[in-house]
Amino acid sequence: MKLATWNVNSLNVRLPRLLPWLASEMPDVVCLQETKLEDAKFPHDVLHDAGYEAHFAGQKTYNGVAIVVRHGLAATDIVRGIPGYADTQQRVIAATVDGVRVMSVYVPNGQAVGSDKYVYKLGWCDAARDYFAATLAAHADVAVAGDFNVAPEDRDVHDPASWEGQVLVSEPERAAFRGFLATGLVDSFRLFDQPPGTFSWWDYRMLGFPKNRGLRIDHVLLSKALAPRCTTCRIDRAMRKGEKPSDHAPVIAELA
DNA sequence: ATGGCAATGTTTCATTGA
Repeated sequence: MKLATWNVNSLNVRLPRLLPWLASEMPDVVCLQETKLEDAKFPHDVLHDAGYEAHFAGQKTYNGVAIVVRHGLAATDIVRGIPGYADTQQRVIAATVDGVRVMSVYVPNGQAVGSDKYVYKLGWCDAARDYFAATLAAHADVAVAGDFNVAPEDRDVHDPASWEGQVLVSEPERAAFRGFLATGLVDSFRLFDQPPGTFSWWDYRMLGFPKNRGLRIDHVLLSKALAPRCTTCRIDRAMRKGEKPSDHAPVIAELA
């Protein structure tokens, strides 16, 4: 199974990038974040014609997640949101695909350390951690893929000194990310040797991408039963180039 | 070489993202 995650920063705008990428990369499952579409406007017909079935949880303007599955594979037991956690923001959808419990997650950005949004982020991560733990208790094979809005370590940051203490790298956020791992998840990217300076997000401003001033904040986490099946994990940096790129690049993991 | 903010709606600016 080839499993990818991509924060598209508006599915509407990114469809002309997504469709040829699906055709060339041919992933089996794609977790999308920041679709920014209410469900009535989700382009499921277009994706269907492209050979994929989409399951989604969206809202107007902000957030929105989806799990897109190649025809021939069934997605079952769709669950939207975090059960038992009241949240007006659409940030999680889960489905079982080919025996793997797949979760597409969009962790809150947090805006600035100490802000209301930062407090919301940390509280959301607590609820998500409990949800991941419950999912791991019920399923051996789990993949949690998405935009975590946390760079786990300094090597995931282009310039750790300039980012120290800032949102996306602050210690409470990194502790929350370690809390995800502590439930029994593994960062698939770090199962393999990776080139230094590999990131998944670059600011649109200030020549962020040309200067490779990026962060690795998009991740594919695998349960310990599933991790040994992972043969590769890479970030598709080429998708940050060209016409109207998202500010995020896809992360692609392959499972034998 | 890459590209010098982008997307949305509240729309000609404010808000949010990271």
